[in-house]
Amino acid sequence: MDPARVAAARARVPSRDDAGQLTAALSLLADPTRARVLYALDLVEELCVGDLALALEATEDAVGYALRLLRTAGFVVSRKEGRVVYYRLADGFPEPLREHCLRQLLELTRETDEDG
Amino acid sequence: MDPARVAAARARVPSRDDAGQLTAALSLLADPTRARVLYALDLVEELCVGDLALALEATEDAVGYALRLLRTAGFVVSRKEGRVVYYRLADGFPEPLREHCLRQLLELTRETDEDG
DNA sequence: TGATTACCCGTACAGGCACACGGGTATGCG
DNA sequence: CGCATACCCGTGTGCCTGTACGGGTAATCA
Repeated sequence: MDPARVAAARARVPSRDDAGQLTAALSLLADPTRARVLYALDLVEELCVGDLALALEATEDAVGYALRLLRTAGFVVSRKEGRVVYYRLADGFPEPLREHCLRQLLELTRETDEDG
Repeated sequence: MDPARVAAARARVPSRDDAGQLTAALSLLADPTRARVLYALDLVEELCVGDLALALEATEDAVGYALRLLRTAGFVVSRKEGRVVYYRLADGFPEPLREHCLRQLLELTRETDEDG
């Protein structure tokens, strides 16, 4: 219908593969448990699995699973002290995610009084 | 183990419900098709369904489904001209998402030469 | 008016995800 | 050395999500 626009968009839009990598990263944030884990670690710097479960009122299974994915993705790192494993945000944790996505979006949800 | 930290985190971490709303919004970006739809609309301002499918090299079904969700969420709006329906980003499309999440994360994927 | 186009909707189905469960390992204590 | 704790891992299951398929509606063209 409008080949010019189609070509323009087609040339500049990321490939489905690149978009896949991008959305894979976003998907890690797009889960209540994982998002709250990241929030918690952003707040108190360091927490062990058990305390994290208490703070989020979630099961250790859920938290453990969340940490596993975040760890695999390199978003969090673990420090083992005795039998306790402490987690914190990785040094290389993407600042844009931390600053803009998490915090900005948190305010967005506040503004959204909807849906009246 | 560390009740103080647990209490501190517990008090400030968003509820699972609030986190759910937040992650629901993020989930809309966390899909290759939807993300590319938004990219395309960010680039050329306005596109109809068929052209969008061509630009993304996706089926109309996939694009139609993506647009349905984006539309329901209020991220895109439609303008009907004859039999053709043109879509564009909603005026109220969250700028932080547009500016920071989409564009910033796009650059992130570029930096990530991994996984050598 | 009849046929075709562009799009929407309901249904069906495959695939993945988050979580629960059971077992295993390493650490600390007596 | 033997037991308990804190955590990790493999497996199984219910749920949700994304897409393909078929039919339907509104609008253009002859």
